[in-house]
Amino acid sequence: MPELPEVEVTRLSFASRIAGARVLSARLGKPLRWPLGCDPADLADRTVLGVRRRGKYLLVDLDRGLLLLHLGMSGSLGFADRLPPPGPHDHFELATSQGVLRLNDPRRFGAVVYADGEDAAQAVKLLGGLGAEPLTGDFDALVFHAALKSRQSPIKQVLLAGALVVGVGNIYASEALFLAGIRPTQRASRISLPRARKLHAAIRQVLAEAVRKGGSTLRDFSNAHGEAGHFQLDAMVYDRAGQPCRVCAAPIKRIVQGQRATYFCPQCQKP
DNA sequence: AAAAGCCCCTGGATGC
DNA sequence: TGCATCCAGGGGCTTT
Repeated sequence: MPELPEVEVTRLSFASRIAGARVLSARLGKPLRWPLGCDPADLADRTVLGVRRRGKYLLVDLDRGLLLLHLGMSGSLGFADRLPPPGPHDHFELATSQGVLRLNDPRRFGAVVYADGEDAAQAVKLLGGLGAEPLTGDFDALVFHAALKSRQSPIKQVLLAGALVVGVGNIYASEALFLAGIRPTQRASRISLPRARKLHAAIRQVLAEAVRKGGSTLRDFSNAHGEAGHFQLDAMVYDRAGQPCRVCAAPIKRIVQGQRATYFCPQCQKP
């Protein structure tokens, strides 16, 4: 579920409230994608310095080491002074002097990994290959276009891979390509500079807009206070197969690329 | 180096 | 009502 906007909305909803907190205890539920990498008891007495985001990862900085959090497909974080007793899908909990942080993740594709210093092997491995941050100056249209040149895959899959630009998941890839007027099946290497510029701007626009709207809540996403997002109400193409395009009224098409659904308007989006 | 497939796992919607 | 099938917002890993 969570793409960059949902992860960023989650971060914004609890980062300032947890900053400066002292860890009282940590608790694990069922196994997540990877082992925590330390004894949860060792986290006690550390201080939370702040929360950053890299792509779809959250980095909880401690006075010693950091926690790397990923929400996977079905994860969401909660943060509150008190939380109800843990349910069957609550798999990580960090009790602090300023509130309890809890990861709920039914499918358990998510992860919480402890790393001792940011260049710890595991963190480097996970964050090392990530592409540019789309909402910062790090994401450059010319560099983006040059990188597209070496990719023969359909542009939709290049966006999803995260090697050129991070944070664009299945919803926002379809949405950004619609905004840019580019067919998702278009070979990345054949996208001209003007169209690459358009796509670059579309990615930034759609992600920033989604953050402003609190993310997309398709089934179960909510921020750390349990509030839903409402970007999905504005989706131009995602999950709208057969419905009329909001611009030209042509029926939206659904295709499958790399085992994932892609939506586009056959009229507005040119190959 | 890049591309294509395969998994990890649970729950909700749909169809018989 | 019950059961089988398909689908879902991600992404690391292995194999071509």
